[in-house]
Amino acid sequence: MTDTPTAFDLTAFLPYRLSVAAERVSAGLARVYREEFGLSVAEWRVLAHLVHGGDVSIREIERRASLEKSKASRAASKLEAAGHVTKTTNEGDRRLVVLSMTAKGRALMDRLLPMALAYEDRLRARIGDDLDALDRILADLEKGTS
Amino acid sequence: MTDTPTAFDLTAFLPYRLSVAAERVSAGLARVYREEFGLSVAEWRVLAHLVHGGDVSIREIERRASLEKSKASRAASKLEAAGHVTKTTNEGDRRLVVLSMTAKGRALMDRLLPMALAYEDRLRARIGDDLDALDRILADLEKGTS
DNA sequence: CCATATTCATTGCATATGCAACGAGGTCAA
DNA sequence: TTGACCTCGTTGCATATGCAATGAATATGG
Repeated sequence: MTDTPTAFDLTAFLPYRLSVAAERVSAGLARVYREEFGLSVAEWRVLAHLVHGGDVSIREIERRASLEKSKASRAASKLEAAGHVTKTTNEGDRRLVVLSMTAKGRALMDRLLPMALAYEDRLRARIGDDLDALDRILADLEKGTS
Repeated sequence: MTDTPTAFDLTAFLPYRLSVAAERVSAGLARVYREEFGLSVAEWRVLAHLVHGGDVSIREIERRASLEKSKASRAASKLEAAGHVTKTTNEGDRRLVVLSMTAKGRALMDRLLPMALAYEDRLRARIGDDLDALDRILADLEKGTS
C-alpha cells in the first residue's frame, strides 16, 4: 500500500473519479432546472426540500440539504424575490425564519419534479444491477468520512 | 416512473446523494493537501498530473484533469509563483506552455502522494466488496452523461 | 432576575469561479 | 503570400462562494 510514489495516474485515483462522475451527473441535472427554470443548485435544493416537508427554517435547510448557511440564506432570498417562497418569522422562536412555498413555487415544482425524477430514472437504468452496491456505498459515506 | 410529484425526498435522490458523497470524499482528501501543503484542488490536480506524465501543456491539463481552462491557467501560475513548477514555451508550437515540476515540487509530491494513496486505500477498504461495482459505475459515467 | 453563553439568519469582504474577449501563434487553401 | 479561420493561454469582469463578524432572540446558571 502507498507504493510507487513517483508513478501516479490521477485518472485512476478513486476520489478524483468519484468527483468527476458526481460533477457530470449534477451538471446534467442542473441543465434541467437551470435552463428551463433559471434555478441554481442551492435554489433547487431549497425548493426540493420544501416540497417534501412543510414549512422549514434556514437552519433546517442547511442541515438537511447540505447547504452552507449563507448559501441557504441567499438562495431563500432569491426564491422569495422570484415569488417562489415566502419568508416569515416563527412566532414560537423569533430567531427562526419560516420558509413556505407559494402557489407559484408549487406550480414550478409540479413541472420540474417529473423531469428530475425522469433524470434519476435514466441514471438508475444506466447503473443497472450495480444499484444496490452504489446504495450501500453512499449510505456508508453518508455516515461521516474519515 | 416519475410518480408522486408532490411527495419528494431530496435525501433519497440519487444525484444529490452522489454529489454529497463526492464532496465529502473530496473534502477529506483536500484536508491533506490544503492544511499540510497549502494547495487548492486545482493545484493538486495539476501537480498530480505532472507526476504521472512528463511535461504537459495547460490544454493537456484542462482535458485530462477536468479543469476549466482558466482554472488550470491560474493554478499553474500559482504553482510557478510558489516554485513548484516551471512554465516555458514549447518551441515546436509557440502557443503551448510547457509545465514541468521543479525539484521543490517533486519533493512536495514525494511527501504528499503517499498520504493521498493512503487516503485512497482507506476509502477502498470502506467500500470493500462493492469496489468492482463502483468501478463499473464510474467507468460508465466517464463515457459521457445524458 | 441578571449576566453570560448559544443559536439563528444576514451581511461584508476577500477570494474563487466561469465565461467571454483578446492577442499571439499556427494552419490551410487559393 | 495572403487572408480567413482555428488553437492556446491569459485576463477582465460580473457573479458566486466561504468565512467571520454582527445583531437579534433565546437559553442557561447562579
